[in-house]
Amino acid sequence: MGEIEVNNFSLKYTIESGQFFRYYPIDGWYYIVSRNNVFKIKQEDNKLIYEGDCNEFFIREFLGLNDNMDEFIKFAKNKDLNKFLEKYPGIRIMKQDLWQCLVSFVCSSASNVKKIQLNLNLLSQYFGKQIKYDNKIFYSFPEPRSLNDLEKLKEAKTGYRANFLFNINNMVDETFIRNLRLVKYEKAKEILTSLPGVGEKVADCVLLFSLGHKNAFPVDVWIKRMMEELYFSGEKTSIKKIREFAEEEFGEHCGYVQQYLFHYGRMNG
DNA sequence: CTCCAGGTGCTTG
DNA sequence: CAAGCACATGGA
Repeated sequence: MGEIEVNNFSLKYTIESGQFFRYYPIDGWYYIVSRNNVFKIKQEDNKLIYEGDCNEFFIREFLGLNDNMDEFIKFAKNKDLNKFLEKYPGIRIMKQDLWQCLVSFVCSSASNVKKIQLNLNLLSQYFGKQIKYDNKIFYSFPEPRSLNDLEKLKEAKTGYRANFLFNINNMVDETFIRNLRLVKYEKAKEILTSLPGVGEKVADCVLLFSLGHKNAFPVDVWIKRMMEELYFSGEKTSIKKIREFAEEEFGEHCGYVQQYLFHYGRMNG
Protein backbone atom coordinates (compact mmCIF):
# COMPACT_ATOMS: atom_id res chain seq x y z
CA MET A 1 0.00 0.00 0.00
CA GLY A 2 1.35 3.41 -0.95
CA GLU A 3 0.22 6.99 -1.32
CA ILE A 4 1.09 9.78 -3.70
CA GLU A 5 0.00 13.39 -3.41
CA VAL A 6 -1.27 14.84 -6.67
CA ASN A 7 -2.41 18.17 -8.10
CA ASN A 8 -4.31 19.01 -11.26
CA PHE A 9 -4.94 15.32 -11.64
CA SER A 10 -8.00 13.12 -12.13
CA LEU A 11 -7.49 9.38 -12.04
CA LYS A 12 -10.96 8.79 -13.44
CA TYR A 13 -10.62 11.10 -16.43
CA THR A 14 -7.09 9.93 -17.15
CA ILE A 15 -7.93 6.24 -17.06
CA GLU A 16 -11.29 6.59 -18.79
CA SER A 17 -10.33 9.05 -21.52
CA GLY A 18 -9.81 6.30 -24.05
CA GLN A 19 -6.03 6.09 -24.11
CA PHE A 20 -5.81 2.90 -22.06
CA PHE A 21 -8.09 -0.12 -22.05
CA ARG A 22 -7.13 -2.76 -19.51
CA TYR A 23 -8.70 -1.34 -16.39
CA TYR A 24 -11.45 -2.84 -14.25
CA PRO A 25 -13.47 -0.71 -11.82
CA ILE A 26 -14.14 -2.92 -8.77
CA ASP A 27 -15.22 -1.83 -5.27
CA GLY A 28 -14.11 1.76 -5.73
CA TRP A 29 -10.70 0.79 -7.11
CA TYR A 30 -9.35 0.66 -10.62
CA TYR A 31 -7.62 -2.68 -11.14
CA ILE A 32 -4.96 -2.17 -13.79
CA VAL A 33 -3.17 -4.69 -15.98
CA SER A 34 0.00 -3.42 -17.64
CA ARG A 35 1.96 -6.25 -19.26
CA ASN A 36 2.78 -8.59 -16.34
CA ASN A 37 1.82 -6.15 -13.63
CA VAL A 38 -1.51 -6.18 -11.85
CA PHE A 39 -2.28 -3.54 -9.26
CA LYS A 40 -5.15 -1.43 -7.94
CA ILE A 41 -5.40 2.28 -7.45
CA LYS A 42 -7.90 4.88 -6.30
CA GLN A 43 -8.04 8.60 -5.72
CA GLU A 44 -9.27 10.39 -2.62
CA ASP A 45 -9.10 14.14 -3.20
CA ASN A 46 -5.46 15.00 -3.73
CA LYS A 47 -4.26 11.57 -2.74
CA LEU A 48 -3.60 8.49 -4.85
CA ILE A 49 -3.67 5.18 -3.03
CA TYR A 50 -2.19 2.13 -4.68
CA GLU A 51 -1.44 -1.48 -3.88
CA GLY A 52 -0.10 -4.47 -5.79
CA ASP A 53 2.61 -5.07 -8.34
CA CYS A 54 3.82 -1.49 -8.80
CA ASN A 55 5.70 1.29 -7.06
CA GLU A 56 5.63 5.06 -6.86
CA PHE A 57 8.23 5.56 -9.59
CA PHE A 58 6.23 3.41 -12.01
CA ILE A 59 2.89 5.05 -11.18
CA ARG A 60 4.29 8.53 -11.64
CA GLU A 61 5.51 7.71 -15.11
CA PHE A 62 2.51 5.53 -16.07
CA LEU A 63 -0.05 8.20 -15.20
CA GLY A 64 1.90 11.17 -16.48
CA LEU A 65 2.27 12.64 -13.01
CA ASN A 66 5.67 14.03 -13.90
CA ASP A 67 4.26 16.27 -16.61
CA ASN A 68 4.25 19.93 -15.71
CA MET A 69 0.69 21.04 -16.35
CA ASP A 70 1.13 24.73 -15.55
CA GLU A 71 2.63 25.41 -18.93
CA PHE A 72 -0.12 23.59 -20.80
CA ILE A 73 -2.88 25.23 -18.79
CA LYS A 74 -1.41 28.63 -19.61
CA PHE A 75 -1.14 27.65 -23.27
CA ALA A 76 -4.73 26.40 -23.36
CA LYS A 77 -6.04 29.66 -21.89
CA ASN A 78 -4.08 31.55 -24.47
CA LYS A 79 -5.65 29.51 -27.26
CA ASP A 80 -9.13 29.85 -25.83
CA LEU A 81 -9.40 26.14 -25.03
CA ASN A 82 -10.34 26.65 -21.36
CA LYS A 83 -13.73 25.15 -21.74
CA PHE A 84 -12.31 21.73 -22.58
CA LEU A 85 -9.97 21.72 -19.59
CA GLU A 86 -12.65 22.90 -17.21
CA LYS A 87 -15.21 20.30 -18.21
CA TYR A 88 -12.91 17.33 -17.54
CA PRO A 89 -9.98 18.69 -15.54
CA GLY A 90 -6.99 16.60 -14.60
CA ILE A 91 -6.57 14.42 -17.68
CA ARG A 92 -2.95 13.37 -18.16
CA ILE A 93 -1.27 11.66 -21.06
CA MET A 94 -0.23 8.21 -19.84
CA LYS A 95 3.02 6.48 -20.66
CA GLN A 96 2.06 2.89 -21.38
CA ASP A 97 3.85 -0.27 -22.25
CA LEU A 98 4.63 0.05 -25.96
CA TRP A 99 3.68 -3.41 -27.13
CA GLN A 100 0.39 -3.39 -25.26
CA CYS A 101 -0.34 0.08 -26.62
CA LEU A 102 0.50 -0.95 -30.18
CA VAL A 103 -1.71 -4.03 -30.12
CA SER A 104 -4.51 -2.05 -28.47
CA PHE A 105 -4.62 0.59 -31.17
CA VAL A 106 -4.25 -1.86 -34.04
CA CYS A 107 -7.47 -3.33 -32.62
CA SER A 108 -9.04 0.13 -32.46
CA SER A 109 -9.59 0.67 -36.19
CA ALA A 110 -13.27 0.87 -37.09
CA SER A 111 -14.11 -0.24 -33.57
CA ASN A 112 -15.10 1.21 -30.22
CA VAL A 113 -13.79 1.19 -26.67
CA LYS A 114 -16.03 -1.60 -25.50
CA LYS A 115 -15.04 -3.91 -28.35
CA ILE A 116 -11.37 -3.05 -28.05
CA GLN A 117 -11.59 -4.09 -24.42
CA LEU A 118 -13.28 -7.34 -25.43
CA ASN A 119 -10.49 -8.04 -27.94
CA LEU A 120 -7.74 -7.31 -25.41
CA ASN A 121 -9.37 -9.40 -22.71
CA LEU A 122 -9.67 -12.38 -25.04
CA LEU A 123 -6.14 -11.98 -26.38
CA SER A 124 -4.87 -11.91 -22.80
CA GLN A 125 -6.88 -15.00 -21.89
CA TYR A 126 -5.64 -16.93 -24.91
CA PHE A 127 -2.02 -15.80 -24.97
CA GLY A 128 -1.27 -14.35 -21.52
CA LYS A 129 -0.58 -15.82 -18.11
CA GLN A 130 -3.08 -16.15 -15.34
CA ILE A 131 -2.43 -13.86 -12.40
CA LYS A 132 -4.34 -14.08 -9.14
CA TYR A 133 -4.63 -10.89 -7.15
CA ASP A 134 -7.05 -9.98 -4.36
CA ASN A 135 -8.77 -13.32 -4.87
CA LYS A 136 -9.58 -12.34 -8.46
CA ILE A 137 -8.23 -13.75 -11.69
CA PHE A 138 -6.52 -11.53 -14.26
CA TYR A 139 -4.49 -12.31 -17.38
CA SER A 140 -1.19 -10.66 -18.18
CA PHE A 141 -0.85 -8.98 -21.53
CA PRO A 142 0.74 -11.36 -24.08
CA GLU A 143 4.47 -10.92 -24.66
CA PRO A 144 5.80 -9.88 -28.07
CA ARG A 145 6.17 -12.98 -30.30
CA SER A 146 3.48 -14.84 -28.42
CA LEU A 147 0.54 -13.90 -30.70
CA ASN A 148 1.57 -16.75 -32.98
CA ASP A 149 -1.72 -18.52 -33.66
CA LEU A 150 -3.92 -17.00 -36.36
CA GLU A 151 -6.95 -19.10 -35.48
CA LYS A 152 -6.81 -18.03 -31.85
CA LEU A 153 -6.36 -14.42 -32.94
CA LYS A 154 -9.59 -14.74 -34.86
CA GLU A 155 -11.29 -16.40 -31.91
CA ALA A 156 -10.44 -13.25 -29.99
CA LYS A 157 -12.98 -11.51 -32.27
CA THR A 158 -10.31 -9.34 -33.85
CA GLY A 159 -11.88 -9.85 -37.28
CA TYR A 160 -9.88 -8.55 -40.22
CA ARG A 161 -7.26 -7.26 -37.77
CA ALA A 162 -6.17 -10.81 -36.97
CA ASN A 163 -3.83 -10.92 -39.96
CA PHE A 164 -2.33 -7.57 -39.05
CA LEU A 165 -1.65 -8.76 -35.50
CA PHE A 166 -0.20 -12.06 -36.70
CA ASN A 167 2.24 -10.28 -39.01
CA ILE A 168 3.13 -7.57 -36.52
CA ASN A 169 3.87 -10.29 -34.00
CA ASN A 170 6.48 -11.66 -36.39
CA MET A 171 8.05 -8.27 -36.98
CA VAL A 172 8.24 -6.80 -33.48
CA ASP A 173 10.50 -8.00 -30.67
CA GLU A 174 12.23 -6.35 -27.72
CA THR A 175 15.08 -5.17 -29.95
CA PHE A 176 12.62 -3.52 -32.32
CA ILE A 177 10.99 -1.81 -29.34
CA ARG A 178 14.29 -0.71 -27.83
CA ASN A 179 15.30 0.89 -31.11
CA LEU A 180 11.99 2.72 -31.33
CA ARG A 181 12.78 4.44 -28.06
CA LEU A 182 16.11 5.70 -29.33
CA VAL A 183 14.99 7.48 -32.50
CA LYS A 184 13.25 10.79 -32.97
CA TYR A 185 9.53 11.32 -33.64
CA GLU A 186 9.70 11.31 -37.44
CA LYS A 187 11.85 8.19 -37.64
CA ALA A 188 9.78 6.35 -35.06
CA LYS A 189 6.64 7.20 -37.00
CA GLU A 190 8.22 5.91 -40.19
CA ILE A 191 9.13 2.63 -38.49
CA LEU A 192 5.70 2.21 -36.91
CA THR A 193 3.77 2.90 -40.11
CA SER A 194 5.84 0.25 -41.88
CA LEU A 195 3.95 -2.30 -39.78
CA PRO A 196 0.81 -3.78 -41.35
CA GLY A 197 -2.38 -2.30 -39.92
CA VAL A 198 -0.52 0.71 -38.59
CA GLY A 199 -1.28 3.96 -40.36
CA GLU A 200 -0.62 7.52 -39.23
CA LYS A 201 -3.38 7.55 -36.65
CA VAL A 202 -2.38 4.37 -34.84
CA ALA A 203 1.28 5.35 -35.06
CA ASP A 204 0.53 8.72 -33.47
CA CYS A 205 -1.32 6.99 -30.64
CA VAL A 206 1.72 4.86 -29.86
CA LEU A 207 4.04 7.85 -30.23
CA LEU A 208 1.89 9.84 -27.81
CA PHE A 209 0.61 7.32 -25.28
CA SER A 210 3.73 5.22 -25.03
CA LEU A 211 6.80 6.97 -26.38
CA GLY A 212 6.01 10.33 -24.81
CA HIS A 213 6.09 12.38 -28.00
CA LYS A 214 3.74 15.16 -26.91
CA ASN A 215 3.85 16.71 -30.37
CA ALA A 216 1.91 13.76 -31.83
CA PHE A 217 -1.68 14.52 -32.84
CA PRO A 218 -3.73 11.40 -33.61
CA VAL A 219 -6.66 12.41 -35.83
CA ASP A 220 -9.67 10.12 -35.58
CA VAL A 221 -13.31 10.81 -36.39
CA TRP A 222 -13.91 12.58 -33.07
CA ILE A 223 -10.92 14.88 -33.36
CA LYS A 224 -11.80 15.53 -36.98
CA ARG A 225 -15.28 16.69 -36.01
CA MET A 226 -14.02 18.82 -33.13
CA MET A 227 -11.33 20.47 -35.22
CA GLU A 228 -13.67 21.16 -38.14
CA GLU A 229 -16.08 22.75 -35.72
CA LEU A 230 -13.46 24.82 -33.90
CA TYR A 231 -11.13 25.91 -36.67
CA PHE A 232 -12.69 25.25 -40.07
CA SER A 233 -16.17 26.77 -39.55
CA GLY A 234 -17.76 23.32 -39.66
CA GLU A 235 -16.48 22.56 -43.15
CA LYS A 236 -15.36 19.04 -44.03
CA THR A 237 -11.57 19.10 -43.91
CA SER A 238 -9.03 16.45 -44.80
CA ILE A 239 -7.14 14.69 -42.04
CA LYS A 240 -3.91 15.87 -43.59
CA LYS A 241 -4.93 19.52 -43.37
CA ILE A 242 -6.11 19.08 -39.79
CA ARG A 243 -2.84 17.50 -38.75
CA GLU A 244 -0.83 20.25 -40.42
CA PHE A 245 -2.94 22.92 -38.77
CA ALA A 246 -2.52 21.31 -35.35
CA GLU A 247 1.22 21.03 -35.72
CA GLU A 248 1.41 24.74 -36.53
CA GLU A 249 -1.12 25.88 -33.92
CA PHE A 250 -0.35 23.61 -30.97
CA GLY A 251 3.24 22.45 -31.49
CA GLU A 252 4.57 20.63 -28.44
CA HIS A 253 1.12 20.80 -26.85
CA CYS A 254 -0.55 18.79 -29.64
CA GLY A 255 -0.89 15.64 -27.58
CA TYR A 256 -2.56 17.27 -24.61
CA VAL A 257 -4.87 19.36 -26.78
CA GLN A 258 -5.86 16.21 -28.62
CA GLN A 259 -6.64 14.28 -25.45
CA TYR A 260 -8.82 17.01 -23.96
CA LEU A 261 -10.67 17.55 -27.25
CA PHE A 262 -11.12 13.85 -27.76
CA HIS A 263 -12.58 13.19 -24.35
CA TYR A 264 -14.84 16.23 -24.55
CA GLY A 265 -16.04 15.24 -28.00
CA ARG A 266 -16.67 11.66 -27.07
CA MET A 267 -18.58 12.53 -23.89
CA ASN A 268 -20.66 15.25 -25.50
CA GLY A 269 -20.84 14.06 -29.06
C1' DC B 1 -32.29 -6.46 -40.69
C1' DT B 2 -29.32 -2.31 -41.41
C1' DC B 3 -25.94 0.79 -39.82
C1' DC B 4 -21.88 2.26 -37.62
C1' DA B 5 -17.62 2.05 -34.87
C1' DG B 6 -10.55 5.93 -31.97
C1' DG B 7 -8.66 3.16 -39.71
C1' DT B 8 -5.85 0.88 -43.03
C1' DG B 9 -4.59 -0.77 -47.51
C1' DC B 10 -5.51 -0.95 -52.24
C1' DT B 11 -7.30 0.78 -56.48
C1' DT B 12 -8.69 4.61 -59.51
C1' DG B 13 -9.27 9.32 -61.38
C1' DC C 1 -3.06 13.63 -53.51
C1' DA C 2 -8.22 12.61 -52.89
C1' DA C 3 -12.00 9.63 -53.18
C1' DG C 4 -14.21 5.11 -52.92
C1' DC C 5 -14.47 0.60 -51.06
C1' DA C 6 -13.65 -3.88 -48.59
C1' DC C 7 -12.47 -5.66 -44.38
C1' DA C 8 -15.01 -8.84 -39.42
C1' DT C 9 -17.79 -8.36 -35.69
C1' DG C 10 -20.52 -6.66 -31.61
C1' DG C 11 -24.06 -3.56 -30.37
C1' DA C 12 -27.81 -0.23 -31.21
